[in-house]
Amino acid sequence: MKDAYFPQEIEKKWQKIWEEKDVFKTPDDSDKPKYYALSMFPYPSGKLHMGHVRNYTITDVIARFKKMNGFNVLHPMGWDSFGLPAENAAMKHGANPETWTDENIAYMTKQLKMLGLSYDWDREVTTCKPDYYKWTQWLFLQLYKKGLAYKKEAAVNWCEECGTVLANEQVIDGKCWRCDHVVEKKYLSQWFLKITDYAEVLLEDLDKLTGWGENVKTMQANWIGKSQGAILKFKVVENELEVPVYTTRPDTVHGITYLVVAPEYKDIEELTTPENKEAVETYRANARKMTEIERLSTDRVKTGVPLGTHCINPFTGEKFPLWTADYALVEYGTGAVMAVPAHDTRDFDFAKKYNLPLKVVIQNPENPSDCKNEAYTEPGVLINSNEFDGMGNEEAKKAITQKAVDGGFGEFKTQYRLRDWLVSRQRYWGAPIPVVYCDKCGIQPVPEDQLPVLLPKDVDFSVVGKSPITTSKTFVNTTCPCCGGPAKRETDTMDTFVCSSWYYMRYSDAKNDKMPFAKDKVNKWLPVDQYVGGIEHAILHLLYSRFFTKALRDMGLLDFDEPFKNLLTQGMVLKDGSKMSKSKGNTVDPDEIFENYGADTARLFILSDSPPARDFDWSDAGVEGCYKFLNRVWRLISSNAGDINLSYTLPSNLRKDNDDMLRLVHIAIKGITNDISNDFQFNTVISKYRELVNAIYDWRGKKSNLDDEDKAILSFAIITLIKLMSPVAVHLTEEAWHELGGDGSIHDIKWPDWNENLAKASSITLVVQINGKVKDKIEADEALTEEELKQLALSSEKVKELTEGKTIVKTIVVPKKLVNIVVK
RNA sequence: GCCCUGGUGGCGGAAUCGGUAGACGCGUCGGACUUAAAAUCCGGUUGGAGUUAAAUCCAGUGCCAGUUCAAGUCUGGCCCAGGGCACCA
Repeated sequence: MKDAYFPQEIEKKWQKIWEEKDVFKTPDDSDKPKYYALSMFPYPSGKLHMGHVRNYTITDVIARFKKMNGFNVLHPMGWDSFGLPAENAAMKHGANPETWTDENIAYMTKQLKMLGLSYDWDREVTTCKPDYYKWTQWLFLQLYKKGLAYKKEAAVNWCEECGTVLANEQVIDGKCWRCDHVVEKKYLSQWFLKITDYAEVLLEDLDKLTGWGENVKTMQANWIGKSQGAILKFKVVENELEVPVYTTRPDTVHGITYLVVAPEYKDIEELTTPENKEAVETYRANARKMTEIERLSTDRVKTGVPLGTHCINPFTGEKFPLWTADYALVEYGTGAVMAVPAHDTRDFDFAKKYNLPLKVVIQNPENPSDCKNEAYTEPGVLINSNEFDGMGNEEAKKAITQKAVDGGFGEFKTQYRLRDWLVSRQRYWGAPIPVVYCDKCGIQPVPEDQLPVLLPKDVDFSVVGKSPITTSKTFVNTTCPCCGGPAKRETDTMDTFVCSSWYYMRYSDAKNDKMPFAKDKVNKWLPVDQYVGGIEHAILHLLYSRFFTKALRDMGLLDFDEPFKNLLTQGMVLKDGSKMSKSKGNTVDPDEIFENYGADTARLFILSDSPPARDFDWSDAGVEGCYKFLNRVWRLISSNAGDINLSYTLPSNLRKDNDDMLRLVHIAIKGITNDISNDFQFNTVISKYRELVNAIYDWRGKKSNLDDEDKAILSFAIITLIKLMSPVAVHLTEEAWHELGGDGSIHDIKWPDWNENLAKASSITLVVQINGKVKDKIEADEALTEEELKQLALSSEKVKELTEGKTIVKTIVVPKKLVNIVVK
């Protein structure tokens, strides 16, 4: 074995051997229990960044650990390869997005292999390849048949920069999630997936996800936004119309003083009197022009105009005016709001501004308020509410809604904020939506035997203001599958999140050309046992995937109802306290790290300083420290190689120093195993590697010549160290294993066991406290009884001195650990 | 405003059950080896008091209370930071 550690040399060597021997292939048929470890697949943007390195290293260590513990592990990788950057790059360089994507995939694949990741590449999935998007299209058609995919004219989010519409989930603070451009409203006919059908079950099943962090579950619950309330209907005085409102506060119904409809409310024109028409039209035109940001800004002063018409409150017979104001949202509830200024802060602000009246109907009996200065929104007791006076407001919600139900002017209603998922994109580089439009037959799904609908190659990427796909001469014109007459293809492609909503299923049966996946295979491998990825997908990808899973289950394509059993959301990789980004110039190139230190150092370091879920601050000194540590490990092995024998036999009665060493190894096995099993605390795992290495050095430093017993202990310690480190330092340990004469691969070895009796020191340190403060520490035999421990503590010189002249009130003995003497 | 997460040395962070606070590392200081440097090895490193040196003592896990023989850990009330949601009726 060489004296010095040359990572680049041994890493290249082993990567080649592993690839040739196909060691990471996962068989479908195995007696072992299955384990599915998955990283969120990357967008092939060009090069790996440190966030990828962290993500894939975490999952790789988990996969290897599980494999060593007797599982048949599925650990695949693929490419989320449709999307705008490829198209933008194509426009810029006049190339084809496919070429750009293929080149990036090739480069990044090379990098992944350099990192020593244990992927089964035979299961690779690439979403932009026809053998994959054929099945994305097929799944879309199944959703269409089930009524879960539909087309409608709607106000949609439009990003001018990207030249396409966006899903609600992709609008962050009124801006595009990708380019930060301000999002506008447009009215377009677009394809939607009916995720709202699953709102309730998506919310309910969050409880089943015990392996998910509370933060992600809360974010999803908030996004789904369930609320319980009532629909109340109000008759219009001036005509026959009715205005229904959704409210969570039916208890305040006697306090209504006006009613607001959204500027886009469907009946608004009929609700406007001729005298008010002009003002209302102007107001609506302004609202239309406003961006999402302007409109949703909470510090904006509320505005509105009266419509001139009135409604009757069926509970009081009172007549109140109708207004339109943009604080009412057409997409939520009924698009109309009953306004109770005394008990709602928004209504209060609006009423103040326009001098609308205010009526108090809920009071805190202890501390009544007239609501002149602010709305009273806390619980209370009803007043000015006829037969409901004196009732608690929670009880009144039910009673009042019931009265509306009985009277035929209302109903109980559960409302969700979740909207349907807009999946149309006016872009080229995506899976074409497989439908055609026929003048005679209308919307026609493409027959399944005609899939995939291939992306055309004859497109002009230099066009502005429309999707490049529309420039194809061969794509658009087709024949109707129904009547055979001329028809036009849908030119919209699917949101890439559709592709990524099922890729983890495809890995179970990646080469199937008859189906997206065979049912028995998907049921065998799924759900994913451990999913690892960034928190930025807390809503988007994870919610869509949950929806897909449930929809596909209801179609009978699979038998589970949640895709990801355990979710680890890894923290960001920072440099100097802020997120690595090209614009800040604080990125670290993985290639440079591989070249200068090797992949094992990169893997060790990225796991070392922070627990996986927390942000990780990259430091050059830290990398250096990990590199030095691996050198130290290497020297420990190489300098002792001559004394290490793989077939050592440990004698049963060891000398004290050897017994202590033996115990330290068992303590390390136990600690490391538990740290990995318990939330993958790799940072403490690595601390324990260091402790063990330090201990072996210490032990070795005290010996000049080794006898047989010493050699056996040394062999046990070092071989165990190699096994324990093998999931992290994958190349170094493999090389060492072979240099020491090991057969096969270290990565096929069984994970070491520990003996509970040996995984602790041979004696205990008894902590002696007086009044809860540590005063002495005594080495003691662990077999001592409580009484003996007590006597031992009392016999301490220190204790005698400090208790002199005082009364011992009480003595607490914690077996094997501590004695606390309480004195006065 | 609502929700989630977190707050421990100069820094990253340890600390199954309430039982030795600060593991391990980074940084730093000192020493060994060397003509010298690098590399490597050994040792110190929460703050304060104390001492030639030690022993030793006191304080200490965001703040204030509480429970307990014993609190970083449990309870109540706050403060701060990060993230998410937000005119959702």
